[in-house]
Amino acid sequence: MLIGELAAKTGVSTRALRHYEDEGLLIAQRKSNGYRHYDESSTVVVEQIRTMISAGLVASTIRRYLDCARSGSEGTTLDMCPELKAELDRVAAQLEDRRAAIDVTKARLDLLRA
Amino acid sequence: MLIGELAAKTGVSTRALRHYEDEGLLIAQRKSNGYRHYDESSTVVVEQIRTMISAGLVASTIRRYLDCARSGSEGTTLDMCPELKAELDRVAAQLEDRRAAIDVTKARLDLLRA
DNA sequence: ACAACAGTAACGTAGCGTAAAAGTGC
DNA sequence: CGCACTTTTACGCTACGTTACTGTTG
Repeated sequence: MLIGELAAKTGVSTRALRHYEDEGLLIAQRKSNGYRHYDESSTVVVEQIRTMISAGLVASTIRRYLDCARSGSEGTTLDMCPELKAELDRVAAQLEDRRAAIDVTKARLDLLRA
Repeated sequence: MLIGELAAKTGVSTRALRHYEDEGLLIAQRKSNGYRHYDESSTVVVEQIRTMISAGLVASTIRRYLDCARSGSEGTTLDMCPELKAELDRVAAQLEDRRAAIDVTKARLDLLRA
């Protein structure tokens, strides 16, 4: 399918899909006219990417995760990529830091509002 | 005083001070050699800017309401005109949204990690 | 020819960090 | 002279949104 159809199926903008390709997350075949061509499995990959982005992972981390999944073919788990697991632990810690920072910010704002 | 001295006094980097000037938040006189020249009151203004930034306000908002800021013994407070109060309420709501988003993100990440 | 779709290129975003290259002052 | 400080200019970061302009298909 073409990029517009994949966008419609996944609910992700064409701009975002091209961005994922720029980042090496979602590879597409090219037709003779230069148009990107995706197969059905791309919808799954897009969903994985969206899930990981919504989990706070940055592109470079997602790329490694997808590489890990590809190399392990089927039934791959995080245990097969130990450094990736460590990365996720760091991201989790960062998220907690950011939440704490927001709480501090909110408290300061409330002081100004009082 | 020159920018380096103001930076040392306030603990804010020279890059940040120049950035505040670019944003129209902190205006400096210029000496004949082009160097920025600040007077003592600038230290107070910098503290007000830092307080508002740490409260989650963006530059455009600070620019509009910086002259509402007052600094006393208990820190910086704001003179509450109604539109400023409405603005701060919006910022507070945004902060709560962001914190909720982070909580969701954290939950998704924890699912990936499990 | 036209509408609908595809392509690439590139600026904008918030708040600075971080060089880079060059002038000023003691 | 050299060192410390100043200046302006501009890329980097994050994940796309948003033009802007052009080529392809039906």
